Parts: sequence; C-alpha cells; structure tokens
Amino acid sequence: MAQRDPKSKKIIRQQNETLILRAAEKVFAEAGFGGAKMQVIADLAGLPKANLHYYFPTKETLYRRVVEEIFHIWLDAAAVFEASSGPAEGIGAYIDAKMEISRRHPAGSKVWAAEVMHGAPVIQEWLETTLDTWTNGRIEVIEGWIRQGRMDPISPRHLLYMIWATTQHYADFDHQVTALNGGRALNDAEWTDAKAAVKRIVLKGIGVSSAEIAALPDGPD
Amino acid sequence: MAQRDPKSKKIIRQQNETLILRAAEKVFAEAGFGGAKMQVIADLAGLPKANLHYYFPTKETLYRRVVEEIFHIWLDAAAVFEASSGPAEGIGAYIDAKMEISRRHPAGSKVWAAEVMHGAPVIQEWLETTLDTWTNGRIEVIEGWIRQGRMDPISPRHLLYMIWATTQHYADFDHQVTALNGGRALNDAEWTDAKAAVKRIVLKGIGVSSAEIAALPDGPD
DNA sequence: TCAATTCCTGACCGTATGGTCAAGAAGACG
DNA sequence: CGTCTTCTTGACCATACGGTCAGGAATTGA
Repeated sequence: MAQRDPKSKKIIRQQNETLILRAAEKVFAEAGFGGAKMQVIADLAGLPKANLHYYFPTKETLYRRVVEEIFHIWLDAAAVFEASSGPAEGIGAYIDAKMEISRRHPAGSKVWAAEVMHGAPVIQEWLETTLDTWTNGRIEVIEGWIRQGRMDPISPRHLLYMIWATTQHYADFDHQVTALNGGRALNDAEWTDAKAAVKRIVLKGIGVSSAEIAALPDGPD
Repeated sequence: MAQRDPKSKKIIRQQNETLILRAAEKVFAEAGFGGAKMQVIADLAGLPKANLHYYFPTKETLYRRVVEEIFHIWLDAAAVFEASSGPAEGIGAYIDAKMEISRRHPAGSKVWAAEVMHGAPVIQEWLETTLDTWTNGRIEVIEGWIRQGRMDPISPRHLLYMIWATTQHYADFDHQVTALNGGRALNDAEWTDAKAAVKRIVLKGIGVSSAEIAALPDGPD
C-alpha cells in the first residue's frame, strides 16, 4: 500500500505522518469524526494501528491536524483576492481558486464542512478571529468597488456566502453531482463549464460589465 | 421535557415517535450518524433508551426515518417550481422556498448534507431516480425559457447547483453564518436581506430583466 | 371486571473501538 | 562495534455503546 522502500534516515517520521494524514483525511471525510475508525485509517495508510498512536496520540489529535492542513489550503485561495484590481478579476480569480480546491481536495473540503456543520468544535475560535477579520476586510474591498461604481450595490456578505457555498458544493456534494452526471465524475471539460457558469452568473449578477467578463482569462478553456 | 400529560389512547405511539424523531434529527445533525448516541437522543426526547428501541428497533431505522422526513420537505419546495410562468417567478419562488426551509429546518438540512457527503448510503437510489428525473425535468423547463429568450443561455444544471448550494448554506453553515454575524443568529430583517440578495444576484446573473425582478412579490419585506 | 393488547423500563450483555504497553527491530552516531 | 534514540507491532485493556429482555404498568374493549 505504501512505498516505504527507501527506508532512510529520519525522513521516516515525515513520510509516515503524511501517509497517515492522507488516509485520515479520506476516512474522516467519508465517515465523519464519530464514524471514522482508527483501524480503517491504519489499514488505508498501510500501517498497524499501534503505529498511528505512536505518531498521533489520540483520534482527536489526528483530526485536528487534518483540519489544520485544510485551513492552510483555504488561506492560499483567500490570498488571490488580495492583489486584485477590481471585481471581475478579483472575484473571478477567487472563484477559480475555490473551484480548483474543490476539485483537488474534495475530502478536505468535506471534513471542513462537517466540522462547521457540527458546530465547529475545533475551529470555533478561528471562525471568530481569522475568518471574521478576513471576511470584514473583503467586505470593505467590495464596498469600495461599489462606491466606485464598478459593481452593483449588493450585500458583499451574501455575495461571499454564495461564492463559498457554490464552489464548495462541487466538493462536498460531489457524490450527488456525480450521480446527476450519469454516474461519472466531472471531466476536464465539465469542470471548465462549471467554472465558467459560476463566474458568469455571479459576475453578471453583481453588475460587472459584459466586456470585463469577456476579458477574463481562463474563460472558455 | 415532554408534555405527555394527556395520556390518552393510541395517540401515544404517534406522539412518542414524533418526540423521538425530533430529538434524533437534532442529534444526528449535530454529531453525524456515527457520532450520534442513542442515549443522547433518548435524553433529549425525555424517554428511557429502551423505549427508543421499542419504537425504532435500530439506530439505522431511526436514521432512515429522519432522512425520509427531510426528503418530503424537499419535495414540497420543489413543487413551487412547477406552476411557474417564467424564470423570474419560478426561480424566485424556488429560492424563497429553499431559504425558508433552511430557516425552519436547519437540522434536517444538515442531516441531508451529511448523508450526501458521506456517499449517500441511504438515499443513493433516490438520487439516481427521483432527483435525477426532477433535475432533468427542470433543466428542460429552463432550456425552454432560454429558447424563448427570457433568460441568458446559461447551463441550467449549474444554475440549479448554485441555488441548492447557496440556499442550503444558510442552514448547513448556520454556525459559521452566526459567528460572522457577531455571534447572533440572523433576525427577520437579515433573513429578508439574505433572500433578496440571493434572488437579485441569481436572477440578474441569468439575464432576467430588471423590470421583472422588481415586479417580484416578497421582495423587500 | 377481566382478559388482551400495547407501552414502559431497569438491568443486563456482547462487541467494537480507542488507547496502552513492553519487547524488540532498525537506524544514527561516535 | 556499541550504545542511544527512534520506530514498529502484536497482544492486551477498559469502556462505551447498540441492542435485548423479562416483568410490570396502562389502556382498551367487551
């Protein structure tokens, strides 16, 4: 299951932790925290269960680490919003980035969603600090764009919710999306269509000009 | 905890089943299937655990019933799409209905979301039949509207996903929404704002005319 | 009033699961 | 080499949790 052939020095630790985290992410995503079994994670990682507990003392420790990793991915996506010159570029790039995350890290997204749905026992503090600050910062940016007449005076907060919800839908509900796609996961072209559709509806919906939308990169390919 | 004072005839069964289902919905929503404990559900319902098993033989039986109930609520919302004369009215009403569900049944929505996220073990068949049929029917309706030039030629499928995702976000992520709202749940006015913002972005985003949007009922109140 | 039926519940059981441990294997390092 | 540290693992707990059961309390219906 695992390619541990190059048993070398103390890379072992990092290697095994990665192996375990990868497996844990998948199992937590599929079964939830309560439904996840350490034995299953161990099997998936190709290690004896006792070995998991050597690296991660408890199930909760392991879970926290998984959530932390996802958090960092989220932060990366959030960054593209920063260096943006206007709504078309900024929001368009943010949608692209979040769609890409949904595609590349569906398991992580699910763990995150489940965490929030269950009342955010682990990330509560983070919601109230980092996320709140980030959100309010972005709201101010959007309000600036509105004042400049570059988009309609819609509620920035609800706009952000819509973007989060829609982009994450493709990860969190990938099973449903697949079922409604004839049982096949979205292929490259379908992902491109999805991105384009989401960007088009959102950008037009907030009053970005058609010209600006058409000028966006990464559109129809 | 429970008002079982009017101990009468065989209403007992219905009364207790409702009590249990209500408690179960909440606990499943908060803890997930795996994390939910029969004892906790029993306590919340105000009944001894053995009594739960009298009405619902197994945890899975109980879970299935909870999911079924939510399914019926979903069907009701889906119905408003039917008797619609056009995109503004039909999609607007559908968004309103789904937002209302998120507000009234957040726990049910979460159970549903978790079920799908975990691979839909219980509702798999339903996804492939009822939902698939309903979705394709709606897609045809929307394509008709597009042919009639009543809205832009956007992908109906991704439009539906966006509506589902966004409206459910307010239920599934209510904890996050609350945290970002200063720790307070949305009040009446804020719910109205949310509905209006979502409808506005979506309807404008798909090319419904401003006049038609403005003519919608239930707008700013 | 007297079965018959339905409901109630404390006590109990078997198993699954998170977690421990002790003994040893495998590198690291001088 | 020899020792020190890190890693590995089968066997083993303790407990929590889903589910059972037997006996009794209500309700029903005649």
